[in-house]
Amino acid sequence: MSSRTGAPVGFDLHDHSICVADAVATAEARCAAEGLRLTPVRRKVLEVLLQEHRAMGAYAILDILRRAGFGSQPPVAYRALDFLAEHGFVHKIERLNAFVACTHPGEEHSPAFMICRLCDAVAEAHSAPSKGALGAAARAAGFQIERTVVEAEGLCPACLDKDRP
Amino acid sequence: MSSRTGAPVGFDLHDHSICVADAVATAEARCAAEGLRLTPVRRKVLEVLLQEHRAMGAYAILDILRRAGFGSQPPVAYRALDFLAEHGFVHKIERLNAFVACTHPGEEHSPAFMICRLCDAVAEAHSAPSKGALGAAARAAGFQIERTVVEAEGLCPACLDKDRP
DNA sequence: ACAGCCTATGTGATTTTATAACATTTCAGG
DNA sequence: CCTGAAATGTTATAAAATCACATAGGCTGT
Repeated sequence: MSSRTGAPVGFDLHDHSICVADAVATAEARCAAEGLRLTPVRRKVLEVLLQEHRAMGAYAILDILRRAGFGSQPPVAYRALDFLAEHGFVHKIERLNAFVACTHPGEEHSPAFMICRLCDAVAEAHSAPSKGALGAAARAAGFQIERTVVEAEGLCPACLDKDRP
Repeated sequence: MSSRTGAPVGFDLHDHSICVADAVATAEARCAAEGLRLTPVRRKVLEVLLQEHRAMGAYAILDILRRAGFGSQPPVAYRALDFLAEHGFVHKIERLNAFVACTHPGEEHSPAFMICRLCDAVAEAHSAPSKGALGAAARAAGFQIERTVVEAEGLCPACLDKDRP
């Protein structure tokens, strides 16, 4: 019930069971196509992040893995997260030392995030690293951009309302 | 020997002793003007970051503080860094969990960084959060941006040369 | 001057986040 | 089946950040 393609998702309600299933299916398809292995742990981590639909720390994820019968030591979670992040299924939010499921799976993209400082909700948008001020500065300096971290912290619509009633 | 105003600084050589002295003087002036206290620890941390002119972790800074006769426990460094960051004298590089001295002291600005993945050099540029894709997405979503983290990872000019000789 | 208060510092302990190192298992390809 | 690479499990440790509480330093009003 939310995402028209291209619009930011994340600050509005929608039917999780559908988007989870969709996203897992998409991930499975891409892994099959590219010869990647979406193993049980990896799949579980992806499902958890899709289900929760918010940024989660590695240790919160690890708790869930433990209860689900997987290994209970940090590397279990970090390795799954590394795999998923490397292939674009999840993103790390540097500001929070936490992870979110990608809401634009499959597409090549440089993600940008909006993070609510009150409720920790996270919405993903797209950034265009090479355009704009940063791209210009990089070209001027002779710096070759490989990856960008773009995160905006502030208030989501819901918390804005609460803040000034 | 480097910064023409507005141009990115950081990937070229220049006379540190001058920029350190300048920047400390600027910080002192601003603190005096705004009733802030640039105490010995805070001043030392700022000097260290200006001197090194690269991103440093809190514990590396703490080592230096300890040797200089200041307290040796983490909060000493973190508190000084919090103060300096809050007032814009230094910035945190979220990607590295590290800190750099601001190269545009005094000016209101949303910093953007270019981080070399080989030599860890960091250059500061300016970003324009409200313009561009992110600003548009935020307006569309009703998200109010308060602060932005913009960090590009890649290769600095020097390491680009080394990479393909 | 000095009492009172606020800010800053010092210190010990702990929490949170992340990685190293190594043994064991799984699985695709020959 | 065998084999080697990739993935997992586990122990241990490193790195980053915060909590809690005691002490010291500096303003302010009297």
